[in-house]
Amino acid sequence: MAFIRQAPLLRCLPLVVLCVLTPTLIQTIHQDAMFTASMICHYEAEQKKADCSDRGLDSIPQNLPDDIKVLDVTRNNITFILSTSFQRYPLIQVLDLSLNDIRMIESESFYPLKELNHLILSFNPNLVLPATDLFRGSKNLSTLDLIQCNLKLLPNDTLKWSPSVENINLMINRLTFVNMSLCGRLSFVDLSSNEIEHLTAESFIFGCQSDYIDLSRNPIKSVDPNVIASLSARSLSFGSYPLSLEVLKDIYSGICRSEKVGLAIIYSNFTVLPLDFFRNCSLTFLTLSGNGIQSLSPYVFSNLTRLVELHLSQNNIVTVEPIFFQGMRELKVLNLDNNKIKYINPNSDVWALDLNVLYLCTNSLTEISEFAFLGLRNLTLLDLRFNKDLIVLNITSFSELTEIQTIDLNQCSMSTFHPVAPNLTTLSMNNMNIPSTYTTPRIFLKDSQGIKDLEIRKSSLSTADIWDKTVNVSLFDGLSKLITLDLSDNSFDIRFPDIFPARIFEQLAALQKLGLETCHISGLHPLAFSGLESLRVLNLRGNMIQQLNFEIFKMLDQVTIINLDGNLLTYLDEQLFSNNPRLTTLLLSNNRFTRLNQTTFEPIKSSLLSLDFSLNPFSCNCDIRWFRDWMSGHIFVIDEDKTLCSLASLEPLRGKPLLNFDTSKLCGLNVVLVCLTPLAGIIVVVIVVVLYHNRWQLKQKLFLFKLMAIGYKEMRDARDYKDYEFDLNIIFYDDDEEWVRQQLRPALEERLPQFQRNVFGDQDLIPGMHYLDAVDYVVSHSYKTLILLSRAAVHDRWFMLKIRTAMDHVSDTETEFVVVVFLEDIPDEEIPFLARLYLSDGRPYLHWTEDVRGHDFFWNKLVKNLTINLRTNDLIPNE
DNA sequence: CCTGGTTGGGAA
Repeated sequence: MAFIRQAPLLRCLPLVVLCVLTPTLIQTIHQDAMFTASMICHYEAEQKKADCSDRGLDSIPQNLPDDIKVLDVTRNNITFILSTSFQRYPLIQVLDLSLNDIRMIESESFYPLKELNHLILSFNPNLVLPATDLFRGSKNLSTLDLIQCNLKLLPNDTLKWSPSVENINLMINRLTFVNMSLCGRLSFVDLSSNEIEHLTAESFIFGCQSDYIDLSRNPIKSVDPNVIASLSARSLSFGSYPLSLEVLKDIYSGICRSEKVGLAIIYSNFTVLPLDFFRNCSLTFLTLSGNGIQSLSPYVFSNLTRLVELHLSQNNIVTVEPIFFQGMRELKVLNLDNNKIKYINPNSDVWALDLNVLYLCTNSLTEISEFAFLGLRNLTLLDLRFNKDLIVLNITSFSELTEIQTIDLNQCSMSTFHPVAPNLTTLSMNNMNIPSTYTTPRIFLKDSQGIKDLEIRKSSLSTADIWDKTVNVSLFDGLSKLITLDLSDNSFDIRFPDIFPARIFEQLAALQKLGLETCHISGLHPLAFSGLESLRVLNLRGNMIQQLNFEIFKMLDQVTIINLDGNLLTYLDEQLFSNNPRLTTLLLSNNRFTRLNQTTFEPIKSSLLSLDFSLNPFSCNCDIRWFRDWMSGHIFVIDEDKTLCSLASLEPLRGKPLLNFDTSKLCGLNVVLVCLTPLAGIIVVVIVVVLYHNRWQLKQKLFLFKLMAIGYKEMRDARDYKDYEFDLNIIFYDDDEEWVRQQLRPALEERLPQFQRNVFGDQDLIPGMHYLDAVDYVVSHSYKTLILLSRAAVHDRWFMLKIRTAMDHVSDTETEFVVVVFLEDIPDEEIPFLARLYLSDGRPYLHWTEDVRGHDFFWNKLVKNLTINLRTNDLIPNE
């Protein structure tokens, strides 16, 4: 009964509440799902990237932010991609689906992804691509990775809709044939490690414009030269599989029927190059690496007249003669790395080549004669690294290597080297295996003075090799263009520890970087670095330096980095860095410092950015509190966790990081500081009180001082006498009327004839007006008011009332229109308050004198006072 | 394409 009586609205209430709540509820659930998804997938908001890799997912998560650009779902258990999978994420650009087991992709799956640029489907071992239109919506597809998917078939129209794909990687699949006729541009196609046996019109259809096709690691058994010729690719690569000579000939034949520029046949057991193999061809790049070629024949490459680069690395060539390359007019780069070359140009023939770069590294050369490179006048780079038995390289003026810029002799065994190479800029002789029996200098650079970069690391150099003490000549003399010099890992002064030569680098005015790392240096002459006026970086790491002379770095005013890690230093002189204003990095880790001198670092405190003092046995006590405070400032402390306090430190600090040193806590309060602080406080208070007490006087003095220094500007009233009803209003006591008549009137008539509308005393006041009103009226309507004071006048109350009226008006108008004239001396005690006030405010007044000689002066001054009206300036003190 | 030196590798 109760229900029946309820109002209809009330009865529907639960329903209404449900209706209101449901969307909210759904939203909440949705948000929870989002939250869960973002827990599962790591979302990087900045890149709009969702990382869902390795999350055990079996489908594409649908609860990610819908504006993601990158979606990574690698290493999951996804087996299918549906047309709805990516509908929520139309902005995806990069999609990584690798390492799943995708077996089925609905052909419309990627349609929503209009922005798709990079798709990775690699390592889905059972992948089957839909037969048509998979990338119909993917106009921007640039990279498609399909590595190791056991693909047997790539649908022909896979790339039909993507006009400019950069890369398609199909390596490690099971393709036996290729049918890619429907595509536009395609820069790089990797078909390596497939099962393609026949490059014939039936099984290899490829119509894409491409730069490079890699067909290596395919068991190619037959090749139709016409198929090769018709490929629209600039460069082809074959190999990593033994190919028959027949196949190789057909490949080459096809290449030469087209305009292809590059061919690589690598690791194909192409051991013998038949003399007639390289028939006339427009090829530009040829690589025949790793084929076990043992020898070359005269003229074998002669038909390759347009070849620019020839790579013959990783073969077994023993002898190199110019005649092999006869006629290669365009050849610029010849790579003979990793062969067994023992002889180069043994007959001293002339190379008829215009070679720029010659790689000969990792061979078996022992001696190279001065005529070995005869004719290679434009050779700029000669790489001879890893010829471990190379002991003789003669580059003389007969060698004609006039353009040589870079010579690399790392890991050789040169016992002597004296290049005559005026354009040599880079010389590397690292890790040279030099016999230790030599005691005289074996390297001479005086005929290669253009060197900019010289490296002789770890080459058993001794002091004698770089400094001839009999004639005081350095190996580096004359190298005025040298910018970097690396002499690290040599043993300069094991036998002569105290005499690292003084002027060894003196002529290296351009040197910016000097490496002397681990050179067994135990002492440096104070002038060791003299002349290094451009040096930026000095590396002395890992030596045995115990002391540094206070002038050692004095010449290095450009130096920014000094590395002294791993030496035996205990002390740094106060003057050490006094001339290194650009020093930013100072590395002194692993030395023997127990304490440091604050003064030492004053000159570089403002320039220094980072500092390494780790692995030093610091005695952390109150002496180095400044250092600890400095370290905790703006400077970057390298390895601060290894900057520790030694056992000789204050008890709680032993073995702890120096930065844990709480100086204020452990060093207590300084006695002097304790005494001085309250004293200073008291002094401050006293000064403040005194200053406050005398603030007005001080202000006044300050103001006067200011006036004295800069003066002040007078402000005139803009109005002149014509703007007023009266020109002059003269207020005087009746007794003084005679003076007015006899002195004032005639003087005014004479000196101020323009003042005609004057009010002389009470008799000229406006008739009929109340007396005081009349006084006020005249005062406020006169250009000037003249008040004549006398002893009698100041005692008259009416007179003083008139003065007051005038004064008030001065205040009101802030105009200096009142002039007071003392007609006689008035004793101080008789001067009324108002008059005193007037005078103390610095208002204009004059003093009448009976002396006739003073009259002229008086009238002149009066006239001047009566003809200008200044604004009152109460700031200006009385004179 | 890329590098490196034992020799094709690359992506699992």
